[in-house]
Amino acid sequence: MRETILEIENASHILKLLGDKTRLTIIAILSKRECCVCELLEVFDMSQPSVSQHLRKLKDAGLIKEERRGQWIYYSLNSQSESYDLIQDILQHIPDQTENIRKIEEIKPTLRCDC
Amino acid sequence: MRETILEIENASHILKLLGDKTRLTIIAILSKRECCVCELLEVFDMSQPSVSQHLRKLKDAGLIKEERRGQWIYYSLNSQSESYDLIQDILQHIPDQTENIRKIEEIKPTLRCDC
DNA sequence: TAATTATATAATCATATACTTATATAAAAC
DNA sequence: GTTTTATATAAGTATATGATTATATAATTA
Repeated sequence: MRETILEIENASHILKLLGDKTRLTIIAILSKRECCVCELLEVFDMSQPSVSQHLRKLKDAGLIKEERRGQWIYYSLNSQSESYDLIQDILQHIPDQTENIRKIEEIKPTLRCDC
Repeated sequence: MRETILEIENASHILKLLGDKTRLTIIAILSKRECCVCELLEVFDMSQPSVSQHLRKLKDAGLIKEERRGQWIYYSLNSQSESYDLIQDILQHIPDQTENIRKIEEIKPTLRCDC
């Protein structure tokens, strides 16, 4: 597959969302691993509401989905999105996120529980 | 090839530039055909300075190049850009621009010379 | 049920963005 | 050399964006 054609307005909207360093990194991380907000907070030097607002924009566009599990809300890439193919193609061109994922897994904020 | 990895800041900057309907359309058109400003003006419902300013941003980022030929300055995609592969991958997901190119070629502003 | 934890939302604000009109520059035509 | 044509640049402006702090909500724990 990997060939879904999007309307130009739709495509530019997706690209604008990915045109922010924080959101692009979030998408890259979520493409490898579902995360809750407090896990993503380990990666970014910004407030919790900022991260939540970025996630909201990505969710509003259908790029990610959320699933509550207890007190945590886990975010993951929405593979059903019509933009999924475009995103996969873009992700091929950015650095892998193993270092950021290491940060998350090293600290395990969902066990520590004081984010 | 088609696998150039860009720094995350660099990639997000390129995506932000393409995250505008006008600029994304310009890039799609230029990927098929070099154009001068007065040709692109046939496609967009906006002022000449607006189109020029979009072209300037794309040029500043190295995505396009310009070549003066007489009174016209022709813009084209810069295949030497390190973002070229990313752009090609993105262009696969947006509609082809034959209708817009038809508009340009039908009116031939460089012959009419009153843009 | 009260306190804690995780997350979302609201309000605010400074900066960025995308347009406009006015003007400058540079080549072509007269 | 003056006028026209093509394009760029400058200045101004309204709106969008991305952050912050403060507060609300919802689940968990004590």
